[in-house]
Amino acid sequence: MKKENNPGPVGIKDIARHLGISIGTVDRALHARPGISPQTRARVLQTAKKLNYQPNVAARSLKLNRRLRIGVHLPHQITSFFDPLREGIREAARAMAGVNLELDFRTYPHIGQGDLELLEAGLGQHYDGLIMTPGDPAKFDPVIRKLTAQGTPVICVASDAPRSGRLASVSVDAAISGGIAAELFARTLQRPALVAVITGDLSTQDHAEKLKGFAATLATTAPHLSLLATRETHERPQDARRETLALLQSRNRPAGIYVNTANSLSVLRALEERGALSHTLVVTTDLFPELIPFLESGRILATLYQRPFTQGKAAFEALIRYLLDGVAPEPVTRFAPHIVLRSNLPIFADRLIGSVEPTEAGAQNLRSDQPASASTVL
Amino acid sequence: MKKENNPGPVGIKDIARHLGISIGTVDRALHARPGISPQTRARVLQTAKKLNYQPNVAARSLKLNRRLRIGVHLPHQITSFFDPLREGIREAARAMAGVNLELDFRTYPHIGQGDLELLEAGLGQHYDGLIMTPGDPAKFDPVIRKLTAQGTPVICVASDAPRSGRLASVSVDAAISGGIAAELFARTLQRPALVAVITGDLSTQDHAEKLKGFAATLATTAPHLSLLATRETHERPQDARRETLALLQSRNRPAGIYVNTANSLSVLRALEERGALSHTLVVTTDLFPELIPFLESGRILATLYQRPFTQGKAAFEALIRYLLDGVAPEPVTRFAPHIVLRSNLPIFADRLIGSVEPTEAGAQNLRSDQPASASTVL
DNA sequence: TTGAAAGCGGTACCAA
DNA sequence: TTGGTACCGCTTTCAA
Repeated sequence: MKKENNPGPVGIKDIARHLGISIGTVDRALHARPGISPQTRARVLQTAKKLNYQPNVAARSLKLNRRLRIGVHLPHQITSFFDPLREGIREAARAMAGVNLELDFRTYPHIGQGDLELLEAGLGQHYDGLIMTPGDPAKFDPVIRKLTAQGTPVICVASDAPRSGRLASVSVDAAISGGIAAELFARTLQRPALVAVITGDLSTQDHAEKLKGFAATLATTAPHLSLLATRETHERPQDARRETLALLQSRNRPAGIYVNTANSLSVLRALEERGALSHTLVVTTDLFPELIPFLESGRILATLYQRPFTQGKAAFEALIRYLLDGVAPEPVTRFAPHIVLRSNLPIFADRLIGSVEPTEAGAQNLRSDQPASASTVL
Repeated sequence: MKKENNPGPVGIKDIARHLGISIGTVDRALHARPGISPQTRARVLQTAKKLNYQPNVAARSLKLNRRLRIGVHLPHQITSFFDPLREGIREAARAMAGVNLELDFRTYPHIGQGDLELLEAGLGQHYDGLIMTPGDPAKFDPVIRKLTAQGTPVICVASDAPRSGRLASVSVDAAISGGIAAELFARTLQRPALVAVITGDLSTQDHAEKLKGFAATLATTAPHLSLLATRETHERPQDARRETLALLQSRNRPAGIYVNTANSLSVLRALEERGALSHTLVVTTDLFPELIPFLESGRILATLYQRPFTQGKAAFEALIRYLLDGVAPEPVTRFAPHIVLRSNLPIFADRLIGSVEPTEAGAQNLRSDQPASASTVL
């Protein structure tokens, strides 16, 4: 039986009256502003505490009411991931009551293609904050550092540039994603077997981390499973197909395949074509409509969903909290990927279909009547 | 390259200027107050929509000096679940800018023990909104209905009372939780075997739903597994122990046990005591420190984490949005439980330790410096 | 170093 | 039926 927050409405003018001074002076004292004698300051702080002064948030926010310009730089490519990410940002913005926001969404074609240019062009924009996905950190570090130096906090989402001075990063824990895939294989393939990883590009940190996590967990907890040489697809469908077929034609056919990027469709089609899907255990990454039938029919054991919506929402909330309250966010937020199986697929699939409705009702704090779906995931 | 946003916040005086009338009239129109001609009213509403008018919550709350009193009725018991749930509520409250809040946390010993009494005693409290966990709907429906009728919206969290007239409910998708447990058994126990469910109280909707989901998935996708009679513990450790031992002593010993409430510790200890843990596959519910070693060592296959923090945050946000903006929330929000395995345990365990810091800095919208942990789950 | 006063965007009351 | 205006508590600017 705990009671929180007492009703005593003590304001700055109560303090002022109490001390026979003006509210201006009280304000200066409470906010450590210059132009006040130390002893006055001390007296004010003391009586503020004694009277249990509680600032009126409504009044403050009304008076300040600054407009925050937030830039959002994300690629057009891989819409199944970045569209919900953008939607998460919009949703979080919509939920901000009483904050004056301007969201500036900018899109470039592809990660590593147009992103740096856009960022550099935007240096003069003077955003109050920026949310973006950095590609190669080596290239992005200097410009992010410059932005930060000129007072624009940057939040990295989906990937990170740890040495760039960015305010924070939000993403999925890549090593753990790989570890989960390995554990699922270990539990399901109960006799000695071979497993393989099909990845995008090992120079991409996220892809390499996933492989590392996979290999590490396999080594420590599944001695009966051996890892074949990893195949790189460079995120190109034809390469994915070629590598998959090569995998099947080799003498050592894997009993399990982990596709650690969103680019799994070509792999699945190649497997199906060779009739290998029924006796190959597959774990994929991310979730998009084409994947649903594979999961429903059990041809895919699981997919590791990277929760783009949640990532976008979290990135935005962290940024706003920093800008509004001055609270520095966790430098690194790593979400746990959702393990999507056949049994819990419906909850994610619903969201997939019913989502991405622009809801461009205009701007920020809109009461937007949501579509009438009955479940939420996050 | 998309630009999203508002040309600046539109206020009542913008509408007034636009129509050449006074702000008083605009106010009357927007709030359906008496003393305004229907046509003026219509014109105002129309241009309000056209200009995308958005009420400024801070200004309103300042003028009205309205303080929203939110009651939160939750059990003391199962702190591993309800403490983070409370924390999620506090976190969401903290993030509200410009809203004058009072959170009234009330605690009763146990679900089904003191909860109804507390609620009935609180009928006179006149909360602006109430967040609570209903036990047996049959008992709670009337009083929730009464609260709703007297103008106090109620949000059910963690479990639901669907026929009570509550504004909304937020919980984990119970049927899917059960389904996941069944699928994990089906994938891991590859030969014919018996499985059992240990539950709390089948009159609690959440518990019953989980059992149903488990049985349904088992029946449709795991014909080789048979379900034994379900055991109820009424969330009492000694009952849990007794039922577990009974399960082991019977002729039909289960190869898999699904504990569908947070009350798994007594079950695990009983299993361990009888040396049954090594050859019994266990899936539990929720996550708390004592469970960690079981997961780390692989003695538990998985636990289904119900994300209490996220539930609390969502419940509070839905309630506030309703109270401030009049937006009715989704009647039912069902979160996907996290499947916590050995490989992804660290990400959840971190959060578990670093959390639950009261941060009772006083009252409502305080800037509280968070502890410096490096990962987040939600 | 301090005080006085003008708003921030609504609401509510009084006058017209 | 309308218009005008004094607040709500705080921040900020300008004067003293």
